[in-house]
Amino acid sequence: MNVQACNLDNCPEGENEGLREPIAVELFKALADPSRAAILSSLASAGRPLRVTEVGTCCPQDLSVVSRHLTILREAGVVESERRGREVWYRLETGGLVRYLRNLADAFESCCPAASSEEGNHGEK
Amino acid sequence: MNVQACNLDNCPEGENEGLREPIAVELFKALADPSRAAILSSLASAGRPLRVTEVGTCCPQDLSVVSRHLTILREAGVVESERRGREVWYRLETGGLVRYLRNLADAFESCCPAASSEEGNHGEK
DNA sequence: TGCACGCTTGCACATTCATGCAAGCATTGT
DNA sequence: ACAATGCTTGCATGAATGTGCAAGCGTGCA
Repeated sequence: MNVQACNLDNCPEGENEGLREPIAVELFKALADPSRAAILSSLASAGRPLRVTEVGTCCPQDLSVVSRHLTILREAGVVESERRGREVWYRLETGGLVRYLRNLADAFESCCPAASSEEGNHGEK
Repeated sequence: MNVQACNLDNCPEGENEGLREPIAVELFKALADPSRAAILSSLASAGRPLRVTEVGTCCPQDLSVVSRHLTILREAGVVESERRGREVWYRLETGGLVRYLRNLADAFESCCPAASSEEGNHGEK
């Protein structure tokens, strides 16, 4: 397992030839879905843990679908869950994500400084 | 089109309720494949533009598959291509990517400061 | 003990997507 | 003009994935 499938907490370093930081394919898979993006936005806008039912108001899908998406996000290390009584509370856990995104940005920047300085008009709105 | 499908260069801001920076689903889709991750690593380790045939040595797939992956990466704004004679050279274009990753990291960090400081042991190897 | 509530899981289905092979297109060289 | 090289595109196929419905499981309450 190198680039093929790694997440925030099991991504080995040094297996990629050119990038200091391996590309966390499984993490990006978790982020690469509009429903899950909406769920993350919902959790972010709430600013507090939400029950599954509350998260479900963010998207038109069935609650079972939302539950599955939350499981995927939890396994990717982006949210955490805690059971309280018969409710399950989900909250963002972005510490590892933030660190990883910054490390990856640094890695891309330092691996090809010429390319990133040659053209500077990308990503602008 | 808000969170549903956006890339580095067409991702509107302000449509997400809680995150300053929208989640670029299409960009993450492009990064969420092991073959494309290997291609990016290959380009990064080369430190220079590569022809499609050269990129193809990074992965066992057919060259047509590699060509398609490069197209996806180009449409995601991560690489750029230039035709010279009968060869097509691909090179990393990470300026927008680096900016976006840092903006997203900042957005996640500032949207839920309590969550990201509460637990600090994620993402460590 | 029985019931309601909240969430998860099993199953089926439709769509998306990665892949390989073959054919096509663009360019260069003879 | 013709052939060779380099890359892309059309087509078919198998795998992965998102989704909904129904059933199941855990918990609290009467």
